[in-house]
Amino acid sequence: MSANSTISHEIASLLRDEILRSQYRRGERLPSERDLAARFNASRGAVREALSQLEQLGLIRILPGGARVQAIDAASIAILGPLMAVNDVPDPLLVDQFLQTFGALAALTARSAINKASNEEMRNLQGMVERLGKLAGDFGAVQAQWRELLEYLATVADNLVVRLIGNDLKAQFVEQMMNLGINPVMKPATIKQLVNSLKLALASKDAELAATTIQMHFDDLRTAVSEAISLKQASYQKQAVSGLAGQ
Amino acid sequence: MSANSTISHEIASLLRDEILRSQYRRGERLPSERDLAARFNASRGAVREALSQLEQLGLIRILPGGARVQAIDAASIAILGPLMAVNDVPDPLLVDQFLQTFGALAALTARSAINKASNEEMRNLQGMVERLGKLAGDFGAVQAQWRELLEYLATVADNLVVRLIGNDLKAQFVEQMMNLGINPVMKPATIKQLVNSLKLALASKDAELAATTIQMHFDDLRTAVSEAISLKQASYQKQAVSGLAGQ
DNA sequence: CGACCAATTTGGTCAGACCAATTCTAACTG
DNA sequence: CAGTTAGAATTGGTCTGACCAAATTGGTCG
Repeated sequence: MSANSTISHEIASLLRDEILRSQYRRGERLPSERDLAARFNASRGAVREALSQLEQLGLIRILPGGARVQAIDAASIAILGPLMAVNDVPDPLLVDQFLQTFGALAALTARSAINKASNEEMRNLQGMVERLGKLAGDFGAVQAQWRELLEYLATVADNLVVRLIGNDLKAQFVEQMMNLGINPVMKPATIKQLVNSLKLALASKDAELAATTIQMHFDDLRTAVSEAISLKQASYQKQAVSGLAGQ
Repeated sequence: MSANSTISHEIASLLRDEILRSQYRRGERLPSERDLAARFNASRGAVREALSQLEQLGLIRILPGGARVQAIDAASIAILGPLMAVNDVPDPLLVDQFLQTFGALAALTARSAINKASNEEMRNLQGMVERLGKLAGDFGAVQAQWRELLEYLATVADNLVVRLIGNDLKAQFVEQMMNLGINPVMKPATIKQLVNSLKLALASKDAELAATTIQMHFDDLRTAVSEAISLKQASYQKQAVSGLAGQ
């Protein structure tokens, strides 16, 4: 996964997962750099670079005397991806929260986009929604077109803050889900409805309606993904996905 | 600011600001580690640690052949704080986007919180809103109580994703604004209205109303902050806050 | 002008060393 | 025996100098 081929990245990745798996208690001291170097059969420099990265992630705090593990909910969002990947099946609760959040931001984006779209951009948007409607059926194509639409909305809305969050979130999530082979099934009827609402919103330049529509679509997606995960989970009967929220 | 006393952090901080100030064009190659080491009068190890951090921030990509500067909108949200601090007066557009985003997430939090609040939590929330209403007038106290309320909402909503984003955002923003001495003025009448709406939402367990109310409050805040920044900007007559959004 | 090869540069890693601050240990003291 | 304190061991921060493999560069040759 995050193996950038370099040793320091690999060490960082390993330590990160260990921390996320709560193998160290919060506040506990990590082994010394020298010990880690010995353990990973690497130089102290490589270990230091790895720790430097973990510190940037907010997972640990390095200070003279030792590196201490931080509370997980004090970390950066960049840990979400790895956090979802530590188990065979991602924590459904976490995924749900993820989609909820993503939906809220997408709704915000749609609202802003429609409010500030030029005539040309408006036409483009309509075209994209139009195309989306015609694709109904081919899941992959719908998915692609849908993502393109969101991307374009983001371009029009031009909100750097949301964009940055979106980067992290997307990088962390979408690919994660792909890798895990979780494919939510959206009913064609649902998509039809989505398309129609969007068309209406665009035609009447109703930003609020667009936002609500997007929001609702993500809510649908949440249930779909939830079911997909349950299904996936059934095949890994054994270990229950333990709660990660606990301190 | 971000001077963690260590040299590597200082180097990272300096390079970060230079990149954010667009002193390197996107895709351009950073000076070699050896050159940087010479420039900062430090060892290559220290420079490497700094670069390692910048890579984690998504500002650069390090690969054999050289470290290349990435597009700013491909970075992590952790750069927002520094990005707002590169100029004497923060980019008003950026701040606005910030508040917009924060508002959307706060609204989401409020919605979830009310939906899943236990009776006791509900009572606590009502108590906090009550207190908020009584404080009207004392700006500092209102501010504190307001933040406490948001914090509690986050606790009740218990959405790790939002929480992580909030960490980054708050750390990047709130303190930034404080440091810059930007104090938005909220009219007591506005606050009264906010309190009343919240009371109503809580009494009727109306999550939607709560969300809308929070959202609107942030919209008010946006205009207030915008004015505060204009004021601030007036004192630094000279340099215009250049657009940062441009590639 | 374009393809190709060698010299140089660049990042990745290692080993060993020194310092200052923290942490640990154990002796010392009331 | 509890509390304090001085000294030893540990730990992070930094530096120097070295070697390798991959990438870049520059010049040469078809």
